[in-house]
Amino acid sequence: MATAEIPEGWPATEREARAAQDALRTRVVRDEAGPPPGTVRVAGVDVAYDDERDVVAAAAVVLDAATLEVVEEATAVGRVAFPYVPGLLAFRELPAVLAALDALARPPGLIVCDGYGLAHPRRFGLASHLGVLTGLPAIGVAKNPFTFAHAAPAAPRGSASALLDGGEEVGRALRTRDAVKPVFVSVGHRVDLDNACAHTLALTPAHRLPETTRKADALCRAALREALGPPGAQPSPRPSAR
DNA sequence: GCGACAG
DNA sequence: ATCTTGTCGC
Repeated sequence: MATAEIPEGWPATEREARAAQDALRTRVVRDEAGPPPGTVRVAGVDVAYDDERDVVAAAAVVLDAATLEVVEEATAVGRVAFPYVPGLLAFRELPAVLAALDALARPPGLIVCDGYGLAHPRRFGLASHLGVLTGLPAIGVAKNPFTFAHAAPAAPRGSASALLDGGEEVGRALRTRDAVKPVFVSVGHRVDLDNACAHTLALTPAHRLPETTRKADALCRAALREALGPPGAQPSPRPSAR
């Protein structure tokens, strides 16, 4: 597994982080439809933490467009780069995620994030940020509506309703399983909302969450366990001068 | 000022 | 995110 370093100049305060978002948000591309489902290799990324020991593990799992079979995997471990602050999640997760993506032999054609893209207080969530930094098409599929409003979609899989911030549609509540709580899809970079939803449906043949995030979730947890070592292992063996 | 708040 | 046991269901 790769090692994730915190980049030079990475924001250390909330103020710096918000300024970085305001500077980078202008680079988001929203006028591309993006690759149609089934045409590109899709990567799922996710991160697991042990804040006590200051360890973070990220995983990138690439699936074949048509079969959803895993074609490549990579992980990266490092130190936690930022505390969890709603609206600033990207600063906590991205260094490790970028290291895992860099460890792949070839870049994917689409990245699916566990979280939001456009649906964000400053319209620059995790998926937008990762898309801009990598230049790759990216979407966000979140498990919760965050602070946004939405009407319940109809019961059948495929039904959707607008995810709203005031009167602005920032994403969609999309039902991926009949009568099961919807997921919350938003655009990241170089993909439009209809296509982001189409990809999400293509990635959910059997479960509420996309296969990409399910696989990435399992892999980053395993990587974290491995990095922490067996329970009861000594922290950092101190060299004793005697 | 208070509460809510992706992961 | 993470802490946590069993349990109901496909």
